[in-house]
Amino acid sequence: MIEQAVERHDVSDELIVDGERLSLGVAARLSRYLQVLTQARKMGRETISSQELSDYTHINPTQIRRDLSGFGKFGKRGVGYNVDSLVSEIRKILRTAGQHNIALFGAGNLGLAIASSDIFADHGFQIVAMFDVDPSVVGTQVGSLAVRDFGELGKVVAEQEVVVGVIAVPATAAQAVADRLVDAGVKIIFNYSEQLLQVPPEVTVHTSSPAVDLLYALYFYLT
Amino acid sequence: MIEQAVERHDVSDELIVDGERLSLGVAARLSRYLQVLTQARKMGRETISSQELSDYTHINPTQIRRDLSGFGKFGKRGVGYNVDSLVSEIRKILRTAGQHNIALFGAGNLGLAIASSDIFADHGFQIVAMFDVDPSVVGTQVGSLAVRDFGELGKVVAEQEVVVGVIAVPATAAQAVADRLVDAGVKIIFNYSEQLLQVPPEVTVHTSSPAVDLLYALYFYLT
DNA sequence: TAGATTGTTAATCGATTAACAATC
DNA sequence: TAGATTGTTAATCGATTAACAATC
Repeated sequence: MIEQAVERHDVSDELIVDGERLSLGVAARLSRYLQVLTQARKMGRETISSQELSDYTHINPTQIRRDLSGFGKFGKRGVGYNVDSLVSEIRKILRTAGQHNIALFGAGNLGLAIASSDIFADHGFQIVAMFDVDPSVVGTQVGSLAVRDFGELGKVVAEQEVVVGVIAVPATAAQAVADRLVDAGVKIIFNYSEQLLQVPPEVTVHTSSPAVDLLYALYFYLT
Repeated sequence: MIEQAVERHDVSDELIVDGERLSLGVAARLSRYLQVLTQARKMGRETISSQELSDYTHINPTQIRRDLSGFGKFGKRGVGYNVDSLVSEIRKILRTAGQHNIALFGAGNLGLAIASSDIFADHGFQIVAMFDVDPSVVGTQVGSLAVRDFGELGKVVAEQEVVVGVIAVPATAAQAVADRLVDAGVKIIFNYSEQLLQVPPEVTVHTSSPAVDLLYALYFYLT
């Protein structure tokens, strides 16, 4: 009780020093807090408690406080966290305060749904190009973007500094798009198709699988 | 080395006995394996190794073998796991071998994209009803389903034994749909809008947040 | 046999939780 | 002051990883 941890320097006490990479778990959780905070701000919320963050993220409130307190004392006891300032603190920690350009593949229902959503824009991702193979769709306007032909992929990626490729094409066409993205030097692929994509190890694929979450939710409902 | 664990019965050795609930983590991981296996089967794969499952799920191969070996010896050394039989084993473990009915709200781009996807059907979820508020859309045919008016929600949920409500409406309309689902007794809500939904504690909300994964991927790309 | 991959152990690391003093 | 909620500790639990014998 009296023993002071002045000299001690456990790794587990290090928390996150500048220049150190966050652990996978911490980065994932901070991203989720940011998502909720961004939406809470839209809804006009000024403060939020760790309990409320927990309700929305299903992450334990103690862990949320712990994650945040590793970087500073952002909260106010008895009140909670200021939404605005916590958004900017987390953005600083995740170093995603800037703008990043993404390209969207597929101008079908899913592609159009993504293009018209705020979800990427809210987090600093700007869709700078949209592609499709269908000649009857190429050239049409979607919001402020003209749908382009796949042939322009390499040029657009280079000119617009695209860092993420979002695949919203049918499963049968997804691997071909991924191959082209890899050739163009894109290192992050976001896959909304069901296709299992083959890519070199330096490229990260994130496959969005809503049915997985559903299976999981159902298990706890049934048992 | 010689010591045999005959009498020992650590909790950590219990693994999962019948009738016991899986831990959150195990259930989530098994669901992900199932997603990959289902797709691998579609692609005509007969066997798959823990290493390949790891490539697709980003889950450590040792942990995959560990998770599976808790329920039986499903693999063949030097070969891997039989895709077909592993799919049925995991379905048994997750008790999701049956069919479950879901209702879809919103017949916009996102709703249409979901309705035309195989992803839910592949895992035994059947979309039995589709709803929209727009009178010009109500009554139109989407695949084998007629778009219905929200007023029929309660009746349809009861008659068709709907266990999951999928929300694919604009953020501003999402809470109203959630309220109606709660009134109708639905306990699992799948939220594709950005809205933070308020529901009673016995209802589970899963919000799909693609931008979260993107932030997370970007962090490791930038650092 | 040779190569590959499982099943399993053991050691470590990180997540989870309860509890509570500090303090707004 | 009274109530609420953070920041932090300590204890436990589960995840991660390396390693390797077993065996297909």
